[in-house]
Amino acid sequence: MTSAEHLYSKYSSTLSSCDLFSNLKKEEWLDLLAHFHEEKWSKETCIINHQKFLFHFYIIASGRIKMYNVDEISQKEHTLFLLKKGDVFDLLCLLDGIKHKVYYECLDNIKVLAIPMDKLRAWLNNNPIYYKNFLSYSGKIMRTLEENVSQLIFANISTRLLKLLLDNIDKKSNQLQLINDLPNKELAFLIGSTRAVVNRHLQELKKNGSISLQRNQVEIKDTSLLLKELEKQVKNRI
Amino acid sequence: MTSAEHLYSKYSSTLSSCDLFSNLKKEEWLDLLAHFHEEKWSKETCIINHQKFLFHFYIIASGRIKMYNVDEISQKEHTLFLLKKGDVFDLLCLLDGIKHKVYYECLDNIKVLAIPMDKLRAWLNNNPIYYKNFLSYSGKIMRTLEENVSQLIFANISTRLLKLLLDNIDKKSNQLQLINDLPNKELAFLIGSTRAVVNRHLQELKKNGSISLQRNQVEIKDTSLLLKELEKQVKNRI
DNA sequence: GGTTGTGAATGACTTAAGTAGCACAGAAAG
DNA sequence: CTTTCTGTGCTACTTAAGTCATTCACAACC
Repeated sequence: MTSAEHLYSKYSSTLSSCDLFSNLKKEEWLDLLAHFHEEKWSKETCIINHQKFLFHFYIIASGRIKMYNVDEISQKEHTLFLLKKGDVFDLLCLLDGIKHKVYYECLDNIKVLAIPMDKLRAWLNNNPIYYKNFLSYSGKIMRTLEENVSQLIFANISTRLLKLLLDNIDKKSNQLQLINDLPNKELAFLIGSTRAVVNRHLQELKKNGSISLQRNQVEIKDTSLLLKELEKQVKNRI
Repeated sequence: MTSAEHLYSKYSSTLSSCDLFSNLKKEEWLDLLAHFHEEKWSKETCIINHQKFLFHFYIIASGRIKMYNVDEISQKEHTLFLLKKGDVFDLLCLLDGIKHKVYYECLDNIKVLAIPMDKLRAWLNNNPIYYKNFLSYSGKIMRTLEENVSQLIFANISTRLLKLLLDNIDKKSNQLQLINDLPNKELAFLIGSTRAVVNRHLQELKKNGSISLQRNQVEIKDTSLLLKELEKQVKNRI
């Protein structure tokens, strides 16, 4: 079994969940996977060297990585994206080869598939039809970013927090996914606020019975109540 | 002279300033321009029909168009981008063919070059190497959007206004470009604020002598003073 | 000419959100 | 076991920014 075949069978679910390479046939994957290797990064690893991402491109196989920004002056943090299985980085470095001034931190123990940038670029040049996938993926990210900008301008913290919770409720379990075990501080960074303010709003939600709180844990008690709160917020905006 | 040749000679400066199609040879342009036609839109034209951009793709030949968002509830506006000569729209519709919920308004009398979406997509499919241009252009926009998000979270209105002014000062004339004839309200929409607040900050800048104000006009008096103000803001952020 | 409308300037008021501080609980570490 | 550390809950305070209302100046228009 070649290394590519090994990776293909081991990470098939990751590869199929990866929008960026959707519709690749097995032979094409094997061709591409020949250049990949796996890496493990342990929880709380921080990658603050922007240069690193000029040389390798990564696909997350398991665990969460936050991509964040730090204000040089105030040292405030803001989480741009919470990356999970099937997500890739750093797309901006791939596209134009220019340093991307963001930081990465592993929220869990991580497995990634790594490929040298030049190999991936060469592969794309040989298979330019796959640029199309990359374009529609970029489009998706742009839509997300635009949506974020709008939220920041139009919505207050309370609304942004409610949306964060509602957007991350798993339809099946009716509980939070992806963000369910984060401390208040991390929730705050996701919506561009601070721990104290987020906690203030969470206490309100707890008081009306829509959530319950434990250390590093927000439990959803009543989704419909959360939706009602969101509507209340919306009305206040008029 | 074919229609393509006519457009090529008439709009050569626009075409060469268009990043999305950089490095096209004359023959390639003529090939592509065969599908283009020109349109004129008069000042203050609003395009609120999101569907329109599913069918045609536009390159601005002259004048400014603002791409903006309106909060459905509060009716507040936010200007996402001020498009000018050489800019294109709507990229997101091109990439994934999904409606893009933004509005457009002509700030001047406009000339655009228009091409049916399907023709452009077909051209790209026949010349997939040009996907690359589109990708690096998308990258540029993503960087801008990310930068905007950071600004919104880390910087206050005063800082954002100062940056808006400083970023739009023409190096040669030392005066504002692109935004020089906008009323306070439009400046406010560019930084996600309101007329009254922007005016308050502009009055401060006027008081310290860095700018002077007239109806629909901000005149730069002293760039170094503006920079000093910006530094003051930065210090306050610590 | 007068009327209307838009944009600017200004002051008073309200409020959400950021800030600072502290006490407490439980987890982690020794 | 004790100590240390992290996350939470809560209070009091500050402030930037949004809101509202009014006056003024000037441009556009009839």
